Amino acid sequence: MPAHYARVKQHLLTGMASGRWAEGDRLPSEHELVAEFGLSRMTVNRALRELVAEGHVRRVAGVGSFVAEKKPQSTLLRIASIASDIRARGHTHQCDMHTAEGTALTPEAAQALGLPVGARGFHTLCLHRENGVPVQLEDRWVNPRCAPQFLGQDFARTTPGDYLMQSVPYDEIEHLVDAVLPTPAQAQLLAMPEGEPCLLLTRRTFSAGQAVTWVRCWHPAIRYRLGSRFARVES
Amino acid sequence: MPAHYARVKQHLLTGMASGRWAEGDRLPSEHELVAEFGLSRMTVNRALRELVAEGHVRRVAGVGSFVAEKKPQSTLLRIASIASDIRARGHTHQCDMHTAEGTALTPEAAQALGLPVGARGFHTLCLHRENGVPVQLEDRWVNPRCAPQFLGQDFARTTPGDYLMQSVPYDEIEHLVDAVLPTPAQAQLLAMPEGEPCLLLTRRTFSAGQAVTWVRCWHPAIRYRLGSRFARVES
DNA sequence: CAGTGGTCTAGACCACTCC
DNA sequence: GAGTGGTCTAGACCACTGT
Repeated sequence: MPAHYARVKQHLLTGMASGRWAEGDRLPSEHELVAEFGLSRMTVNRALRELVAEGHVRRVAGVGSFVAEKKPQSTLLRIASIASDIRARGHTHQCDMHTAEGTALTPEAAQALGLPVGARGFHTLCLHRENGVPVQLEDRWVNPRCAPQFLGQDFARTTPGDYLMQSVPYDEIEHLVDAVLPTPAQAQLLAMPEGEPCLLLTRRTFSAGQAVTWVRCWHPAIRYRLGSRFARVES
Repeated sequence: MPAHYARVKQHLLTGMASGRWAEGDRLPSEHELVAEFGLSRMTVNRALRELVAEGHVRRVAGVGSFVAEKKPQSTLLRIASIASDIRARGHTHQCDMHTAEGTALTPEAAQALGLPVGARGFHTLCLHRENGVPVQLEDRWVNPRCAPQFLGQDFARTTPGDYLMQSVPYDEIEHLVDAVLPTPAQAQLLAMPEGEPCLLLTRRTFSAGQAVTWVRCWHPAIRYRLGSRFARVES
């Protein structure tokens, strides 16, 4: 038998998930919930307060309680699927593939993947767009031992990152963040004004101690920022 | 005047930060806190419940409340003490204070700290050097209600960030990462070549739901990058 | 003004653990 | 049995918003 405050939370969460209350909609007031559930106001208040702490509800004293708007922020903690992040914002995602080939690794890529110099690997270069606007230029190298079927995918339907995330679960992840000036070719692909910097996110993922993929993502700084917010200690 | 439950939280957080209660130690029982603060049990219970939700406290019914064991954190998101980071690399850290004053908040700072426009606050501007080379220009605003003694510190011995970390334990932390071009004045302080971008890290920390400090740190991208590596947590 | 949320009180009953 | 936390009640006062 769940606690009463938990039943109220569940009732509201279910309603928000089902679309009965959409983003920004007004939720029942504490008074109404007290009447509906036959509980004391303290109990109903606790349910609402926890939903606020969990980010599902926004309350304004004197006005009411509302379904929280989803925040348009990418998190650094999660390995982000840019495609689903963009869709989660209600925008359209589009990916132009410029390169998808098996080739000799560059020395830099060999070093990053922990493979011998001169070894072969997979290389993709693609441009991600949000509502048609370029937001990320992705240059990826893949360890063929970890994902031999990589090049056989239909990248019109699955992005390289999404395929790897599904097919090669990773143990460990490494991020580097730099601010750089794009090369003229990169700036042109990203449709950036001259002289504007890029946020360069470099990521390696590892599975069973082996590097799976090394990917560098250039983002126009004027259209992109990284962010995170969280409690000090996660359980 | 902070709410009573927030005062109890602050009291316990400060005690945990100061080492009065170490990891795994037993905290006062609800009954003892009720007697100490002269509050009702519900109010004390709320303080403890929120500390549990934030991961600071672990409770066992029938036994007691204990200081939670800390989980390791990814470095990018850890609140870094630049002074200790630099010393950990075996280098010398030096901090030039350029400004340390009480003044009216800029509208931007007021917004970031959640204070009314026109309110006053503390402002510091300082340049951090690693082995004499500028690596971070720190522009900080502080909520005076959270750290009234801030300006009384000897910033020749403690950096503003280190003082706040010790005196005002934070609940929550928010990071933003941007790539920007520095203003000419910033570029000169940071001794940067013309046209080079900066990595701009913006951080807010919160205590009991109130913003404590809003700090923007400009790093010369050629001499600084952010990084993190960690094992995947359970999804 | 009536309605809202933010907070607080002084009790209460229960399940649990330790002795 | 004494102490702990988990939950709940039926009131209360306040500051705030809208009309």
